[in-house]
Amino acid sequence: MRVYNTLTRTKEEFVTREPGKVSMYVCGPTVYNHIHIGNARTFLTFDVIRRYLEWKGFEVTFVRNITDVDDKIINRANEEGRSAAEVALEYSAAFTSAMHALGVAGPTVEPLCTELIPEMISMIERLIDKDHAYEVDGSVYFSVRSFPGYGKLSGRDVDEMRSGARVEVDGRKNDPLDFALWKAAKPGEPSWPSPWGVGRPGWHIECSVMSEQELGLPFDIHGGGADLIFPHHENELAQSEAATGEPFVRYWVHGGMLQVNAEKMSKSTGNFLLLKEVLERYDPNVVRLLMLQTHYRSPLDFSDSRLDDIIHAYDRLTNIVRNLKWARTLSAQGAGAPSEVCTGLRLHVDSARHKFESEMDDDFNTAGALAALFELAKAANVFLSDYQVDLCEEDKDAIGAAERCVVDLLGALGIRIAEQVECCYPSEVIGLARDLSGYNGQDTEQAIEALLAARAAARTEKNWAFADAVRDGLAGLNFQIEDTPQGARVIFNG
RNA sequence: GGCGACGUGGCCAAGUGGUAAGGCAGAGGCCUGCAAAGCCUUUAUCCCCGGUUCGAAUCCGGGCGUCGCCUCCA
Repeated sequence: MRVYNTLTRTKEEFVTREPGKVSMYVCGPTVYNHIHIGNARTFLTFDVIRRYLEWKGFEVTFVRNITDVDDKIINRANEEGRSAAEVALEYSAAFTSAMHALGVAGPTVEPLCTELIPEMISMIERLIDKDHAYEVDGSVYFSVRSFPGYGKLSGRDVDEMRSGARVEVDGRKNDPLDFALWKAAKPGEPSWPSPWGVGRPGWHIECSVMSEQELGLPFDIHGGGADLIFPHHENELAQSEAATGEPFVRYWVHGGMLQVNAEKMSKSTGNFLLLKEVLERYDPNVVRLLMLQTHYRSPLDFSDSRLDDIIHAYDRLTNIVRNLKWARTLSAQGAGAPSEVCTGLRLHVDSARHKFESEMDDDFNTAGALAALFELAKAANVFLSDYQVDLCEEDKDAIGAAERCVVDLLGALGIRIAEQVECCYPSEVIGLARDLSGYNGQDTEQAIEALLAARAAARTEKNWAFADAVRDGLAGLNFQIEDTPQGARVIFNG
């Protein structure tokens, strides 16, 4: 298995710290607003990586923090005249439910910054003791030039960085490149006591501490969006390695940026699309499928028109599972000798598995993995359309294997196939059956069967008007009729 | 100004040395009473120029174009 490591800019063989186990940390949200679709892409990327590693049999410890103290939270709180804690609480709850809605599995551990302040203070003390940090007026700064490796993650040369070119230089720092580990509190801000007076931790130190606390060093995968490479991850790396003298992370993994309608998403310009807005209009599986059709490190342009296209691709996947399931329930009528095509289907199942796994093993190539799935879907559809009428038991076994394979592989990507849902309009269906077929019971399923029987009879008599009345009536209740060689079946599209 | 990425059929997108996966859309056909689902056929030599090589979308050089990071940002 190979994974692209931002630090070395190459795909490396993936060797974990402990055999069979993976420790991974992903920078979670700063909870000052609902997350946008770009955030969602990153979390979805690492959800898929995590799921795939588990699918491979790794025991994964997945840590994703919540940054619940930060300038942006404080600003928002001030604007709205409430406490920072209140803002943080509201949006961390919103984050949790948005992740749930997207189908992103919860982390093994989800630490809050505010729960680990003492540990942050002690790490800052360690850095001061080792002359990697210094205190000025109640704030503590990391001395960038004291750490020789600074710049190795983002590929920057300390001497060439034009710091201060766009931000006002803080005159209290020894060097413009230095960054805050601890910020002295301004009046009204959330703060904690420290050896340097009341204040709060800087952004970068939080992740250094939370990851080390939960995973120990060096842990296997550190993930985040590509925009975090500099300065956030560069700074984390510097702090952690300066403090411990040990390597911080084995594999740095970064997801590509997402644009909306071909324009950069930016919080400062207000051009961003909230995840929850997207999920109000589209199935989370469709959103996921769209994102997985592009490699996680590539830029991705997100738009409604692309989402609309992907709906059809997702339908193709749900249809193949539905069609296989249907075929599996048919009675076996064939003579018992499996057809050559049946053997072929089994071969397709095997090769789809192999292709899927080798694509995913190659730096999580989800687009290639999906191609394997679509190829299997095609093979299965060919099989069904050729042999649906005359199945033997072995054919049905092959169909079952294909169905399990598709569901299993989709599951490794976190894509769920919609289950047949309960009918939402039982009384309307029964009413329709009463009107059209004379059904007088109270059972929805029986009502549908009565309607299908009436329609079948009408079709034999070529009474198309009546047959269509049944179909249209059911369609009005979200039931879709499909005619097959074995008779009609109904699908409820909630 | 510095660093980096990318440019593959109508759209999206895999593929990093051996003669172009997959999805969507289009066209024609099959199945169907009509539909739906599905099947079959059909659409590219990979931005341009030069080079390396028996052979390049894939490596090197140059050009053009797009984008990102360097500032809060996933």
